[in-house]
Amino acid sequence: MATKVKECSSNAYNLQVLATSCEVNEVLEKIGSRWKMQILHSIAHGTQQFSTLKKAFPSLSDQVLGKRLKELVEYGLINKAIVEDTVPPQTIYSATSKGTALLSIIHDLHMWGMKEWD
Amino acid sequence: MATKVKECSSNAYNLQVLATSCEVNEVLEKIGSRWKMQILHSIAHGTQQFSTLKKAFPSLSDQVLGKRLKELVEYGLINKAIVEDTVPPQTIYSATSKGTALLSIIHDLHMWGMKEWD
DNA sequence: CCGCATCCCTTTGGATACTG
DNA sequence: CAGTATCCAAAGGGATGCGG
Repeated sequence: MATKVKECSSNAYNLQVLATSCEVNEVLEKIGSRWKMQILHSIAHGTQQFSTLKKAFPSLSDQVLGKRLKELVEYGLINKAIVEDTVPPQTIYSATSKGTALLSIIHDLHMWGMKEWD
Repeated sequence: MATKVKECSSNAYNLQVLATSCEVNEVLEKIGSRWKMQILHSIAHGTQQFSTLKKAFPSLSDQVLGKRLKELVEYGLINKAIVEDTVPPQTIYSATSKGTALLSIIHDLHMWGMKEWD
């Protein structure tokens, strides 16, 4: 959004370098929240219900899960669909193409991390 | 380190998926701290002194900068060299190959973010 | 020039409990 | 089953000021 103020410096320095390094923060802050990428990953791999996600991450609390799901939907990384013709109605989450594209980069990051740190 | 306890779930679920999604967090938490990637990026592009980094990011305080630099050194992403034969002695930071490799992934992430969000 | 110590404030994540 | 409301503890980041 053009309205968002980016409070990075500029001052007669290498603008190109700074502009680039500035925006990285925004991306990292958006995807870096705890559990977010794991949740996205799990959804993309078939864990698509609230309850199953809870089981998958026992140390993750309900409201954090709810919060993350909401953010992921807002960012357009996952879709939320409600299946009405079951009792009770089910909510199904699925990764969007945007989410899948992000995951492939996150996967590279993960591979790098494992190679360097494990 | 093998001593680090990974408190992710497992329980008869898809172990492969969970193991993968678990470790992503560690990587993200290591590199996701505010300013860290920007600092790494700036160092890799020639801003290699404490004072010039400060000028590059006016809204970044000294002790956060110091902390980040320390972490980056600990992770082996940058090197710290002290030039003794100048007065006063200079401290020069430079990116390691490990740091450069990480930056290329971060760059992809940045490109993705700009494409999707800006 | 290169940082660290201290204090403080904001943000984030989690526990408990309750609804449609 | 799928969440939300409220409260709380912990961590992270920043301001100020000082030392090597």
